[in-house]
Amino acid sequence: MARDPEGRRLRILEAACALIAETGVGALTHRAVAARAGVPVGATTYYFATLDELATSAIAHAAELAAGEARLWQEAIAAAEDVPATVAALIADYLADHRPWSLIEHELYVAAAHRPELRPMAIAWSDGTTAALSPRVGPAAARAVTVFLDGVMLDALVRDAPVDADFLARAVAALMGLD
Amino acid sequence: MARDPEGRRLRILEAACALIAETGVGALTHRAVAARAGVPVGATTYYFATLDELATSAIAHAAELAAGEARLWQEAIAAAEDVPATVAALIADYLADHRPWSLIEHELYVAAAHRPELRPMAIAWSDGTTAALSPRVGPAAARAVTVFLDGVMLDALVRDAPVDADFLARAVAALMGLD
DNA sequence: TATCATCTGGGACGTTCGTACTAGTACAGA
DNA sequence: TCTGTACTAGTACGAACGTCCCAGATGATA
Repeated sequence: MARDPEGRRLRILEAACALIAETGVGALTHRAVAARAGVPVGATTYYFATLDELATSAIAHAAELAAGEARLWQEAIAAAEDVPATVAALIADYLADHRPWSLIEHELYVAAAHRPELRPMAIAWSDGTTAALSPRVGPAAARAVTVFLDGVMLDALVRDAPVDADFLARAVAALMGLD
Repeated sequence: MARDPEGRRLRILEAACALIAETGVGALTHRAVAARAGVPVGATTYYFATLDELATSAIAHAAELAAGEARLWQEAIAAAEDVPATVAALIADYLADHRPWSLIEHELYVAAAHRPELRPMAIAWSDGTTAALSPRVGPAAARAVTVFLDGVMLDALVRDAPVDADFLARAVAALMGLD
């Protein structure tokens, strides 16, 4: 096989992310990841010494991508005329285009509840959203909106339904008055 | 051993609930539940044919207890003078006294995202909160507050910190204006 | 008291898992 | 060109798992 260590590592991470989104972090196995990435089992243990490290690295990989997205949000919100409507649109798009990220985010949240070593990563993910909002809506409101949006995403995952953008915009607008 | 089939079944369910809260539904095993409940492995498979059935039954058991709690909430909110403050107090108490329920609730939400057969239970759990709120705040606001509170609980689990009751009351008050 | 379905306690089987290991291959630097 | 490190591919092994099974104990019913 053609040599491409970095690419291989990345393929393994992406396979792991896809599996976490599909079946949950608890169902992750070396073999499933290897099969998904199209590499032998030995490859996943070569690049990630333990299953735990593989899972954590995969979540960190997703968190990095999401952090990039959060920076785009910050720009969009900073430039927005109608902040609530913009936020609502961003969330709707996020859930439509990046459902796996959202799934991994909540897998991370729940896993962090009983695995303290994951908490910094979970808190950082959450804080990314707050940071995107803060410049326009004040710190307390930004926190409230962040928490609300996490609830919205969780609700959307459970109900597997698109969010109501108007409802969302009105709720965000209401929370923005907090500061 | 003294005969008490119903008690035994309940002990197994409670052990399973405790384990789900502690380590997540993905880490549940017949053997761990049996050890926790103080019964042989055969007992858990006797009362619950498959591990899946055991996990689902345990979540359903927790959901039932939570539904009872939701009815108490409804009464408390119906009788409240200051609804936002009451809701904030209820949530704070809930997180302090019933952290396991809250953990199981979110385990359920995330599991429901990739296991459609769990969705009715997850939706019912969420709707319980909405129903407790609806009589006092309109339907849209009740939904918004429910979603917000789920976000708050998730955030509290991740940060392992008590919620700020004042912040919470103000956010709830803001969302109550939605209808 | 005799009977029988229900429940108990524990062990057995086959599968899947994490991880370690080995032999071979490719490529960068001497 | 030679050499050693980094990587590949596949196998092996012990542990833990879900589930099945059965011999014995129990208690309601006849």
